[in-house]
Amino acid sequence: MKKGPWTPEEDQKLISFIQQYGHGSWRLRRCGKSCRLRWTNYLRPDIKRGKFSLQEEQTIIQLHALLGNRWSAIAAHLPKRTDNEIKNYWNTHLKKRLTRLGIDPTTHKPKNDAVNGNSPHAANLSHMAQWESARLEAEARLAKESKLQPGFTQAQPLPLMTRLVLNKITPQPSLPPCLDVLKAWQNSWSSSSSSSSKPAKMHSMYAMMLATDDLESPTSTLSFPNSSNSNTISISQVPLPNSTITATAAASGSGADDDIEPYIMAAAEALRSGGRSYDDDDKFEGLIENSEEEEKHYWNTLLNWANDLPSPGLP
DNA sequence: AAGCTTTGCAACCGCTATAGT
DNA sequence: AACTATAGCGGTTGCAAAGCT
Repeated sequence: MKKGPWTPEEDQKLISFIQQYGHGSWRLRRCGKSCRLRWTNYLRPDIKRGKFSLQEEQTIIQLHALLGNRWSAIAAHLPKRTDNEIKNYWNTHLKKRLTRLGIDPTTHKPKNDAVNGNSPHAANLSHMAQWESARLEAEARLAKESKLQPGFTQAQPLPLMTRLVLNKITPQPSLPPCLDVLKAWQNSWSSSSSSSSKPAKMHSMYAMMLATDDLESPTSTLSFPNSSNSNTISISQVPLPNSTITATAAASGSGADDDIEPYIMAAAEALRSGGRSYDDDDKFEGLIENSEEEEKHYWNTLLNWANDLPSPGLP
């Protein structure tokens, strides 16, 4: 059985074969597995090749923070990108970039004490830590929902948050579901000294997740059986994690969910539209290439958009 | 220009899950 | 129930191209 790189002739042969017989049968002189992979990762007509956009990069990083190395799950939220391509891009580009910024690409947490405010990048790293908190909260909340709602049904394909967590995060066998992430979440809140700013930062990180293009897709709807008016709600209406709401209430004396959402959406909107066009790849290519300073600027700008918004719990 | 090193990515490998017999 | 084939996944490897000395 032949191995190694595919020749153009073989590609053509494979394409012709698929055009004639579909992609259910992988019988050429190559092994079936190799043919299938070549098709799914390279020849398929609906594959987008070439440089990743800023939006795609953000999405990958955010999803990696949520899912870890679950490349197929990540790829499901990046239209026309394959898991293999995303995996390669992470390993060769994004991982290095995060490392250079002092972020552990595995845990998405700062690598040193810079969070305490002594380093020039303290704010940046602090944001990343908050991001991680949001991640843990999302995991906990959605996993909890999946547990509490056995009759959970979906009217449409589940979007980002739900699919990521409900379908992909496996409960730890030795612990009750969610206990570990809830504990981590609790620690992340209790260990910080500035309680009054927590809700705003939390909302900002949540908003960053909401701001991804993927969440704006037509399929970005959630459905819950006990939703009041309709069992399908838009992603912009996804409620904040309960503990976030509680923390906000504790800080502000108000517990209404309605107080929170405008700030989330404002932050999301600011990220989407403010200052730069994420669709214009050429415009910003230079920003994210080569220069460490430019990279820091890129990240700081992005993250500060979220942090500069007012605290919902404060006057 | 030549040789060496690094980078990027397609392809492979090994494993698990699932479907069919 | 046991076996086989296939699909899917994530980690790793190998090699061509680019970069560097």
